[in-house]
Amino acid sequence: MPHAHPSNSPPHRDVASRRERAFRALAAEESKFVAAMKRSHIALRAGEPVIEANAHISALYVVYEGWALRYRTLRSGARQILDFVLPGDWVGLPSVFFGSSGYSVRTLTPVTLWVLDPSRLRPLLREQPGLSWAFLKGRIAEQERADTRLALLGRLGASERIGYLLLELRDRLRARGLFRGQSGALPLDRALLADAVGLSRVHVLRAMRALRSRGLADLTDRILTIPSVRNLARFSGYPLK
Amino acid sequence: MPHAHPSNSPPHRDVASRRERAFRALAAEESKFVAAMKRSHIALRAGEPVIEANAHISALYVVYEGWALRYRTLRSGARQILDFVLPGDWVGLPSVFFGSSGYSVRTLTPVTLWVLDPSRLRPLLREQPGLSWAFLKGRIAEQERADTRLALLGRLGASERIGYLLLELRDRLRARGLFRGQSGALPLDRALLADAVGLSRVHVLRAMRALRSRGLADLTDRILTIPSVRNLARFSGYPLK
DNA sequence: CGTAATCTTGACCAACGTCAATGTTCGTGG
DNA sequence: CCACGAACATTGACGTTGGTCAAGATTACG
Repeated sequence: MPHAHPSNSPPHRDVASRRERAFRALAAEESKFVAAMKRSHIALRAGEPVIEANAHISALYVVYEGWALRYRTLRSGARQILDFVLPGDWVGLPSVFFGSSGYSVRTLTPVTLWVLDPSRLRPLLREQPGLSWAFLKGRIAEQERADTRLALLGRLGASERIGYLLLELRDRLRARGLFRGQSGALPLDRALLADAVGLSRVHVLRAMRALRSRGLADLTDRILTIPSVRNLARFSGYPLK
Repeated sequence: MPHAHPSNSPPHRDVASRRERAFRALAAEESKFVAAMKRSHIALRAGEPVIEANAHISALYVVYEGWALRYRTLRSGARQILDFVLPGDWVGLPSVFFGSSGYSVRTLTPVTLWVLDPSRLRPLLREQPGLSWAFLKGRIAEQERADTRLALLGRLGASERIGYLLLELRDRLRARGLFRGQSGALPLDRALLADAVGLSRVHVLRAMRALRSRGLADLTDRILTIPSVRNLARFSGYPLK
């Protein structure tokens, strides 16, 4: 439940075209869907909560711009990042079906959200059955990515996990036009990487040092550089299309 | 691609009623859906492949009876079990949307599959939009379980992972009427548990010995006994409803 | 019976976590 | 412009968890 500045005005014009493009790159097929449910925008600053795990609230958003985290906090206090949420990604679907979701989401950068009306999802699926195909397809693709992350944590070593994660992020950003060439900005620190790949902060450092010394990847000052995608992919078992 | 005995006859009468009940317990809302796509039955023996990762084939099944494994094999040869597939579960959805799936599936016990016509999925969603809601709900629920497994591998120790997995299996079996009281049969050996929770075979043994000596769980001769679900749940962080 | 899996155990080793100390960066207020 | 503190980055020493290897015990099955 974002306690933030609701707004009905679209984002500023000057940067809108670039952003629009980035957003549409992914959501092309779902955009009609989203438009029909859209209620307003919300602008959030970095580090704000979006939804809380197990809260009995139905809320549905699509990220328009910015990065967010989807994570769980365990009894022990440890945090597992389930996914990085990028423009075009949905937030809150489980809460529409089950009244709450098992994950929390918080912003990592300033984020603009589209606020959707959860109660419209069901009628929309009924009225516009053609859209449900694209929607389902998106959910299935997400499941495949979840499978990948599971195999990663279960069966790969530290450096390989990180290498894989970085490549996946690179590709997701490229699909949105947010990453070109060898390097680009990622708003990630060590703690985040650690909680995403299931390692300690310190060990992430060691693994990244190993990657850097082999010339495979470098993440310094929030700038990711991958000199050779081929090499890093080979090293970490990442499939190249 | 099961090279197996196709059959148009329904499963034998003598045990059918018990099986039907078990199956319907879960798939109640999806059963109309399945019925409309169903083409035939296939009976497979234990250990047979159902679908192969990255094979360019669209195939769609629902498990009617028996256990199967959904897994990935990594470059190193290591295997990560993504999920245990139980009666009522779908197999092959990604292949319908993307032409192939990233996971393989093979049977663990003798299995009866319903063979569905993949090409009917899209028109069915269009013609019977009411069904897509239940279907989507099932996919979202699966995603939540995937999130749980990820947090498990990323942030819990060996005994807790195993305890959690056993409780989850118990609950899934109970929902299908396949597990009652304190103990029940699971067709699992150590190697399977190990590949499911991301540990070595030997270490699974150690962790299970720890669980047994604390009186939390025992899996001997393929019979699982959980003296106190409360205790094991508390130990492994499993949420009780 | 005999062969092959699987289970079990112990000894040892590698990967990863924890802790603590020392930079370094960066924002804040004087 | 500087001083200060907070948060994050980096490193080393050391402890723990889990992996590997090998051998013997047990079971399954022909």
